[in-house]
Amino acid sequence: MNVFWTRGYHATALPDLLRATKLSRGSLYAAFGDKHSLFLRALDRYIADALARMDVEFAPDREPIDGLRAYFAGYVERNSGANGRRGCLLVATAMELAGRDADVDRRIGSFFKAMEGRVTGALSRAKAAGKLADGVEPSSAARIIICFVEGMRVVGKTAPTRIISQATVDALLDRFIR
Amino acid sequence: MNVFWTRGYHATALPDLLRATKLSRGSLYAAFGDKHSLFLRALDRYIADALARMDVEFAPDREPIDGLRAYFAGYVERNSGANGRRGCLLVATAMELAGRDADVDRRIGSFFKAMEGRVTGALSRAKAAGKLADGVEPSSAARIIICFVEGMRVVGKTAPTRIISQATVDALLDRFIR
DNA sequence: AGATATATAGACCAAACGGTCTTAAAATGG
DNA sequence: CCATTTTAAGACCGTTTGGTCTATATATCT
Repeated sequence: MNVFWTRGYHATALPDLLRATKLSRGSLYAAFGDKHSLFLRALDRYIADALARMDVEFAPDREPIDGLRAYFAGYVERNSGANGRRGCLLVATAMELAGRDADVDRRIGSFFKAMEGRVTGALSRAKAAGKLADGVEPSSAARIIICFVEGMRVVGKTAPTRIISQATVDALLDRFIR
Repeated sequence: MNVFWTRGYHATALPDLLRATKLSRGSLYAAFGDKHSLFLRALDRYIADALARMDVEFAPDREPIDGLRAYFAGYVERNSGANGRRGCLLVATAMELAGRDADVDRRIGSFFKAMEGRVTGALSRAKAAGKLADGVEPSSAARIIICFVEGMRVVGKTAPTRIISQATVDALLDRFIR
């Protein structure tokens, strides 16, 4: 996963994977099939990690606004310095492979859907608690937020400063909460 | 440019470029040097086109809010249907090559800076004209908007419907204008 | 028309690609 | 301690990669 993450799918060669897994060529093929299958498994793990993180952040017994803040804080962290420069496997994969690889399409599409559902849920609970600014509609606000955080991952590839990222997410949240 | 745009840098092979340019191998190398130089020229054109478009949208004699609407409308258009699935050469390049290619780094970085400057300018003029909502600060709002539109290009790779994109940009703009 | 410059097609190159297979070494089980 | 299975190392395969070079054809110019 780490190799695909830092290099991208096409730029990752078999020797890179052998070095990272400390496996021989034969063992790697016996264990994972081909490069494409291995990549899919790496992507699945990346997605599972991300969803698990969000399930903690947006846990139903938590204040939804706090959850949103934690969610944003995670993106600030992942977007700063070396983390930022490394980028996001999911975004990189979407740009590199989506539309040309049906297996990837399904995964990317369902991930964004899952994320949208979770953010919408948190915003709905916040709205029910009267914490949202006037006129904010949970589902469209969720779509805004998702585009925003994924865009951070793009911009963060070249301009990763924590202070600015933090200020930017704060300014966005300010537009949505009361 | 079109070939790199639809396939990405690594996935583009010499024969693809020969077919697209209708040049022979020798002629292509005589004209452009190597693959990397040709890619840089393609990227430069893509960036120049984008900046030229923004110079029209954010022309100083135009209502800044109208400019912003036109700017968003362009992203909705580029993000819908086949255009959306095709994606954005700049975003794809940022994810694929930034951090590993100094020539690319410079171009991506300066593009985002240029875009941020233009959006900030439009927002400042809007603020001066009293058209911005209370508490909206042009420079941080510009950073939000840039992350948002670049994120659209990512999400749009798999979920490109015009109606939703339009509704989402409208909802975002609503948070910023009076 | 004839000399010169330019562009073409494509043979050719070494290196690297993803993937398979054989052989030897290391664990493992009774 | 021997027989069996599992693992490792790496030779090997055909294909494709980015890049060069030569021979031929096509313009161009006086």
